[in-house]
Amino acid sequence: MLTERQLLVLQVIVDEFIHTAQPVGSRSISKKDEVTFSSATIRNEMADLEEMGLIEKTHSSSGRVPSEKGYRFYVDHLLSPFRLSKQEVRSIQDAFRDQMLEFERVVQKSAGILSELTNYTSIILGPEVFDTKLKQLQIVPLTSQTAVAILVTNTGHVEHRAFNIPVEIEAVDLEKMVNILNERLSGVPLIKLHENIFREVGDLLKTHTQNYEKAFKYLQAALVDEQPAKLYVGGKTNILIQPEFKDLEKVRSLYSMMEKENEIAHLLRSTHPGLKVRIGHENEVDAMQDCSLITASYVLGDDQVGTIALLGPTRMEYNRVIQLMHVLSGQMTETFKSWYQK
Amino acid sequence: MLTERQLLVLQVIVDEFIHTAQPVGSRSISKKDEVTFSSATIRNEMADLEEMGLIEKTHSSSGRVPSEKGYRFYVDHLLSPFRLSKQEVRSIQDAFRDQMLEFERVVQKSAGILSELTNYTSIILGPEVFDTKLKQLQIVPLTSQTAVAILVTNTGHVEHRAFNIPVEIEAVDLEKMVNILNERLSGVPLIKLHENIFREVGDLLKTHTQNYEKAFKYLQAALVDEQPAKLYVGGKTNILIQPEFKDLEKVRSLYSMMEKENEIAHLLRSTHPGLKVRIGHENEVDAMQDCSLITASYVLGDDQVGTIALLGPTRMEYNRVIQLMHVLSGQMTETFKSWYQK
DNA sequence: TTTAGCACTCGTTAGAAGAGAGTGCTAACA
DNA sequence: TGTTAGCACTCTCTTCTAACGAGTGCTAAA
Repeated sequence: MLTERQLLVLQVIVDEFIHTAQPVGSRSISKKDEVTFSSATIRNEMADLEEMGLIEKTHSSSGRVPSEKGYRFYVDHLLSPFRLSKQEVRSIQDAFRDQMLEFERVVQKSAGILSELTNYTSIILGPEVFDTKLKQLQIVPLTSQTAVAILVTNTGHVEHRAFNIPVEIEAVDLEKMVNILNERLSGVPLIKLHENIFREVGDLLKTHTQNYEKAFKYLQAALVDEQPAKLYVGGKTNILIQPEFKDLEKVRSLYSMMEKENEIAHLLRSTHPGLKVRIGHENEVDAMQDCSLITASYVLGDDQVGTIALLGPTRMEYNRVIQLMHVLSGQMTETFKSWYQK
Repeated sequence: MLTERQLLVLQVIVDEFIHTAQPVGSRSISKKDEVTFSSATIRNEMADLEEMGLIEKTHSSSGRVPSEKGYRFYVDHLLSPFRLSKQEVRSIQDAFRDQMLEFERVVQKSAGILSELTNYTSIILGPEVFDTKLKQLQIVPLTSQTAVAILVTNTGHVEHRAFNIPVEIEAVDLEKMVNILNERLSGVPLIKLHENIFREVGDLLKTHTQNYEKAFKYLQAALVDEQPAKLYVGGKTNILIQPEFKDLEKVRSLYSMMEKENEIAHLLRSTHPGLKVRIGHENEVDAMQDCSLITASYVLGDDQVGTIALLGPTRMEYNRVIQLMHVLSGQMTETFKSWYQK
């Protein structure tokens, strides 16, 4: 168990290092107002803290730097009740002031704000697909051979896909098919579309349309494709500001990891609702082992949950950032709620 | 006018520098098989070339490096009839082999291939909007208060936008309106939608719907919004490989410029059809003054033109890259043509 | 006209010296 | 017994110097 004094020393070290990115020496700690004891005492305490694995040296005669364990402790026990400046809260609220009624817009803007306010990189992930339900299906013929299938969800999300119409299929049949599908499948969760589409409407369709098999196969392929998760990223270049990313190789590996949208989506999905902080090696991904990832969830509609995330160096302003994410995710949830409350 | 020998020397310098990124000395030139004269002779020629502004030194006793003017000359006059390896052509063709029938997919994949084959960053811009014509308009109600407006173009492009339905507007009216709009506006180029939507249908709508003014205002705002140009970017991290981007500040300014999609779109738009090379300061944008940008056009449908671009250091493999872009833009045009030929 | 030779330039690298920041330990102090 | 002043020691970082080498420009000879 840590003594009061050790807690204080650890707190000062982390706070200091977060702002300066430089190892913190005993003398600079003793100069702090809230510290009343001498640098020698602090050195003793630091030796203990180091033994416990909460801080480390960069070399034998350097100041101390928080270890990952140290950050973890800090996040778990030392977050002071931090108050966001009115300005910060305002700038979030202002952004939501003007009526935005498109999911994409809200999210895009949120990502922008978050990265701007923090100088880290923000990533927002849309709600999980299996909660979304089919609202309407639509086929728009383009030429005699091609058409666009459009799928609208109850969340206002629109998915579309162009496809080829095989010669042996009549446009009329397609139309019939769509009508039937609409009638039967409206309200079905997207993720169940794949099974339902067969079970429920197979027979019905067969009796009504010619060349059912083939037409259906096409339609299905066009619609029930795995939809790549949509990510909204803000402030990608902010990473480059951080001194820990002077090393181009690190930047490179981080950026190429961010290009793999699926992986990231998966990473963010796995979060339970609420706020979670992953520090350094707590992230499974190699490229992120010098980073911390903070995730929070927002609610869309009834019980669809999406994720907002913030990626920065382990030396992150946890205090402020966590508050910000609370406010933002709350604001997003609020906004979305107003869409559905009737 | 340059002598044969000067041409040869310049060519060797550029070729060499493109591969090594190191200043080229007279001795290393004289070692080349195709060079039959001594290093002293070369030094004389180099002095002349430098006087003409085609090459420069990095410091008083260094080897030579092509100047921008030198690259320009090289691109204009010294591109040897380069042959792509069969492998390269194959990998492009292979990618187009499987039937892709969605514009986005083809483009996305093309961008991927191009960046992979070149190790530079590829940017593809969709066709200009004003050539695209409205195919169908659709309104899908979500709740009593919200709906999604969907717009399909003749190219299979789908644009959508959620909007709020003011209480004083009836769903029936909206539907009527959409029907009328569809009837009258199908086939109208998108860019004219804004004017036509007023002129042609204003009167008609007034007589048929209640609360026309307001409903219409909403619909219009929902649809005729300036649509942000869609960019498809591949190999963003490739820039980081290039030795000229060891400087983080450069990387940063380049990346933040790439985040301004509108600017880039504008940049690429302004290209006349055909292939164009912009070297260093020939690019107006500040962040790109150490880069070369090669643009080529592809054709979609009747006469819609889109742009594919490649961004790399001025020290670019012009020869190979230009060939690649020819093949790729051709292949894209080919593919799109097959969609519309009936 | 071409080329061999040579002095000269300048960037790069390695090593040495010194400064500075910070530590651990010891001994004195309250 | 906990705290602190003092001091030797460690390690990094910066600066300076010297040596090296790649490459040039110029001169003179072939």
